[in-house]
Amino acid sequence: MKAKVSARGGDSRLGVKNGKAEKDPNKPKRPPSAFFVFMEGFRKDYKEKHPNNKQVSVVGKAGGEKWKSLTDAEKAPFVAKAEKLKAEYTKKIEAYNNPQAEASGDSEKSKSEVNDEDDGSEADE
DNA sequence: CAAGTGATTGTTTCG
DNA sequence: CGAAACAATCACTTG
Repeated sequence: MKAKVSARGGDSRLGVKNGKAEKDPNKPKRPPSAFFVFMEGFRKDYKEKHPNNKQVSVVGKAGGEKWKSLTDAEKAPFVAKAEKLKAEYTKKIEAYNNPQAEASGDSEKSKSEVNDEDDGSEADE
């Protein structure tokens, strides 16, 4: 039974796509929630355990159930990741609202082009 | 052949 | 405050 209170079911998406959907190439997509981040790895692991069942729906159910089984501490790393993604998303939104918010003047992106991964990407451990 | 659906929860966003 | 919508993903289903 689908306990969906909302209309997320199948028709909502189609209903939205009525007529013309102007897609803004600049418009960033929403950041994946902690659940999706968790699922990214979960799906991969699930494939190994269930190479016969690859359907997302199946993994989704298993993942959802497992997800609820996790505690905040376990979800912490996922939430932290999602939080960071959200922060970047907000920045992109700003860029979307202000596409011309660049530092005028010298833009000689000379040195910082090759490698600028500051902001410790791996700062969690 | 191509597009749509189904299923999961979380974040997003408007009224 | 709340509800509707959408985010990834991929076998399956239908046109």
